[in-house]
Amino acid sequence: MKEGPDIAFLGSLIGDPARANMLTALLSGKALTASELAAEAGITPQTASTHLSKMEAGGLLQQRRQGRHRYFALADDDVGSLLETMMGLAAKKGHLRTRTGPKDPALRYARVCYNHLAGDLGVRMMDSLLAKGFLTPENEGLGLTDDGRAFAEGFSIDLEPLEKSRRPMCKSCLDWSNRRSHLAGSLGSALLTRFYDLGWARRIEGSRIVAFSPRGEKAFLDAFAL
Amino acid sequence: MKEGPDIAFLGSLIGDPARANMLTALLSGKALTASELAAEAGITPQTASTHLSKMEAGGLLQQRRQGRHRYFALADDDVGSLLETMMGLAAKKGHLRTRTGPKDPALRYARVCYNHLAGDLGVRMMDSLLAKGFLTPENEGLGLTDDGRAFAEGFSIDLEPLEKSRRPMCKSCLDWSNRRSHLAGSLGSALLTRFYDLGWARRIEGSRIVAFSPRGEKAFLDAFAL
DNA sequence: TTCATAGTTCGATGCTAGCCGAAGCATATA
DNA sequence: TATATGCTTCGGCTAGCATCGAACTATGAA
Repeated sequence: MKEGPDIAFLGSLIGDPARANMLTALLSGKALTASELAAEAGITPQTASTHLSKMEAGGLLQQRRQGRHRYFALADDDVGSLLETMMGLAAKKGHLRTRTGPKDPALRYARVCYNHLAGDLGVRMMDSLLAKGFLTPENEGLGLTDDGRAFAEGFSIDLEPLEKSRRPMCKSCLDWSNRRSHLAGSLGSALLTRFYDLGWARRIEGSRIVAFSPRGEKAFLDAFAL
Repeated sequence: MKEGPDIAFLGSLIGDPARANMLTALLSGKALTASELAAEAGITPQTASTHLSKMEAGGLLQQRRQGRHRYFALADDDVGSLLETMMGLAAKKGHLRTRTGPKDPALRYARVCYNHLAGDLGVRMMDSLLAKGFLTPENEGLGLTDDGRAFAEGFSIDLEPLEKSRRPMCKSCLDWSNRRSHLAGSLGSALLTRFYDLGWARRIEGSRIVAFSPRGEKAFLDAFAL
């Protein structure tokens, strides 16, 4: 009758404020130690430890031991994408933890979503790739067209390893600030890395903001015109 | 302390087993009454009531009063897609066990809803009346057009007493097997009575089934063509 | 009118789970 | 070795909340 309330378990896992804070912190894509996450959530290490083992057992996190540290990260892209979806719905319904802060506009403009680009620029990139026919909607997902392959390789992205991986190359991820989709998957991740390498953008320490340089921003807007 | 949407609140809302059961039931797309949802979750109506008001306040549900029933449905598509995302992430072995509408095909086809016609034929009648311009959506309700008045009177329905009554003449009523609207109100009631009088249909004792005779069914389908 | 049904509100109860202090491991450095 | 740090386990405390019985409201049926 009441066989394993799956989503209830998942919901309760995310439903605790301390755990939600940790997950949000991990959404930046960086792996963090247990102590850092405890500080992030504002709780003692003991409490954080139980939370972390619960989330790991629940499949939300993966952990890597390194010396006497334990680094935690989101288990996979799907977890990150679920968190973004929830943020989108929460924002839409007006459930905000605090009023919008000064960092808010920068966050809305460009930020990391786990390991790919989100925000206004992320959505623009997705729109541009679709408009130019580089990406195309496929059954239940996104596909890369031949033109798209050429474009990616022109960006010095080696597609071969991406295709051999079991990880989906193109996925759409709902943007919580724009209510539109942006590009996730290994290609989305590779593109963001490329932006860093090109010097177009860099991460702001301690936040999810991706800061584009003036030249980088111009290059980006040219590359992903609408 | 932290900026951004409150996913913990959303998570805790979904994180309770009883609430998750109700939400999963509603994921079928059909609107269900509070009692049905209580049975679905295996809890008493009192408990269900508090859960439902919480979920409504949290923006997950919308409710529609229908006589002494309250039909609950997911607030919008975003809620549904979030639930599906969560089900996808959770081990997907849990099968949906929604106790949906009537299993009896005859009940789905034509039955009484209090005093008016529901089921496939009820929905068809509503669709036809709207398509022909006999009924028109008004603010928060339904209105009878001049053409509609003529049609009703051609059906030997005396509109005068209906208009003098405080009871609304035209109301839309959510069909529990079709999840579409059919016609309620005093006009809906009068029409069903007229079908009985014409010998088109009769009630099956001890059930809510409305049995149309072969001739009656043909006449009905002609009268309410699409 | 009176009765029946759908649903809500109130109050009390009991269980769960988050929380922290203290102690125990584990891994580093000296 | 000794000592410090990162993290976990244990025990007990407490707050929150899901739950239900009982009473109440609202609507429909007879």
